[in-house]
Amino acid sequence: MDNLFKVLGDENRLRIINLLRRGELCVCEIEIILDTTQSNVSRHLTRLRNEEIVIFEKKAQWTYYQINPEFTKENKLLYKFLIEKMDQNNEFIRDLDRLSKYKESGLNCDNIKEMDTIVFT
Amino acid sequence: MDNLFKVLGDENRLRIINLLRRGELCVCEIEIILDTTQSNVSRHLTRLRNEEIVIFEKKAQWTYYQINPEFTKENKLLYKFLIEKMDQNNEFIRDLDRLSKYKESGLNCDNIKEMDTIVFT
DNA sequence: TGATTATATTCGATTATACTCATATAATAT
DNA sequence: ATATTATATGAGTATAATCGAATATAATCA
Repeated sequence: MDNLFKVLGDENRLRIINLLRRGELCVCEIEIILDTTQSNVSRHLTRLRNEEIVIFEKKAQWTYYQINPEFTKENKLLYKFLIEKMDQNNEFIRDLDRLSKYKESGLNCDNIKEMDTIVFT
Repeated sequence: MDNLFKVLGDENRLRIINLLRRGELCVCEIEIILDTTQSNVSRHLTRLRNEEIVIFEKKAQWTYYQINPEFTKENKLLYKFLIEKMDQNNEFIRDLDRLSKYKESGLNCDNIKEMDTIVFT
């Protein structure tokens, strides 16, 4: 159990979990929305994967991650707690807002790297 | 929120929380029941205190710790999750058993250091 | 008062974690 | 086939966490 909390005890990983609440995302999307490096995102996803908090699926050259349904099932109370607290926290709310802006922009993994940063303002 | 999980992400601290579910305990009692050093227990209690997961009360030369009622109130779902998982985990069950044995022994903070270890077998 | 005891804290060593940069791998596209 | 792209991983570094031993502090007791 301490391992589970260790994995949750990191801001970047919580931000990733928060984004994945809205559905699956690929690495490059998370990278842009959280404004961090590819290797950083990938590393955190690996830890979340090892703890079976997320699962992934490869589609073409992209890897899409989502919250592991088994995880939310096995840890209902914890997951509800996470949701509740994230919904009260401005940083997480802001990230979801950035996610919405990205979704509304019509961009996707194919052209996301050419995106104007103005999309988030 | 990541700070909260960081504090929970340690086996010794979870074991302490588990014991305190049964009511307040002083440092010397936790030390004996968890079979670790005084400085180790004290350090972990300080971290739990800083995160307001536990509160303490000084009585004579002893410091009694208990779970902060505010914590369980503000984090109901998380606390329920903790209880649920601890009740399913043999290590935590064993610690509670050691706690029971100590309570039944009639020992207390005054004479605990002279206790025969046989009390736990 | 002086000795003892409980607890917190400091110190130093060890280990773990997170991050960046660079590279390896695997899939796609030309 | 070659170039390009997405992702994962290795190496190196900086920061943080853990632990035991020793010390500081404060209360009790003789």
